Amino acid sequence: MVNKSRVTQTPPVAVEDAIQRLGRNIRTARLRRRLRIEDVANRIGASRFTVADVEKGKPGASMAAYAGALWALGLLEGMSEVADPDRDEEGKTLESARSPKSAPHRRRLDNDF
Amino acid sequence: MVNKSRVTQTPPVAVEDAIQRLGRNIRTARLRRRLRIEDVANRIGASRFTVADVEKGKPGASMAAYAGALWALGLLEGMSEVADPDRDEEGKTLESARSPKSAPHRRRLDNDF
DNA sequence: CATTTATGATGATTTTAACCAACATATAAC
DNA sequence: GTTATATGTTGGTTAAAATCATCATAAATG
Repeated sequence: MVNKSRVTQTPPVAVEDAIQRLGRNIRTARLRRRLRIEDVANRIGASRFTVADVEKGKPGASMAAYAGALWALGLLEGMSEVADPDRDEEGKTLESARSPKSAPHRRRLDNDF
Repeated sequence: MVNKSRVTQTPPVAVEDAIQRLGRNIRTARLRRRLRIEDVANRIGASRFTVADVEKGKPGASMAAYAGALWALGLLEGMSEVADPDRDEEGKTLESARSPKSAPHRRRLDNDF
């Protein structure tokens, strides 16, 4: 790359830990279902190496690889709830307590793109 | 790549939808906190382009980029709960109803690597 | 309206993800 | 113990991710 991708190469520990835990969870779910890494790989159109990387919690693997693995195991639903605006109490509070001044946004204050 | 990465290039619709929803959720959370794309990018050591891709729900962006964005917004916790073995009722059922025969695994039936 | 600010879009460049072959190893089955 | 199976490891290849510069555009501000 032209420059460094710090997130992907050396993520914050919390980020690294969370991804690794997700990978372990995926592995556990796969073993419980008695599927081989290759089975999951075939279902999503990836190689066994990529799925193995996902289970290892490799930060640089694509989001699609992780989500695909979850999908192959019937566990994709949980992902949609992550950062769910309805459950983001912090964000809701900040939005309601909005001061009159506002920095320039592209489309109003909220996202309605 | 040597060959096609179907998951990353053309994921199953359910996967694509889930990722896009996650991206929208991240965007909503960021706007509520009145942060710029560049703010999030700086916090995780990425360019504004990568964070923009995340908010667009680009499947090929790295897991670290997504997790990093969540982390920058204080929303990483939710990710660890995805595919939580304790909540994987399907998996737990399959494991308890295990037949005597078993295909070769690397480390027992469970993952304890 | 002019200015400033945040983001979108495009194209080029560099690094790296995804892939594969081949071999190693650990477990299960025979 | 031998064979078969599933996964780990390594090195090398290629396509794509991540980056950046630049310009375009939309919205808040003065």
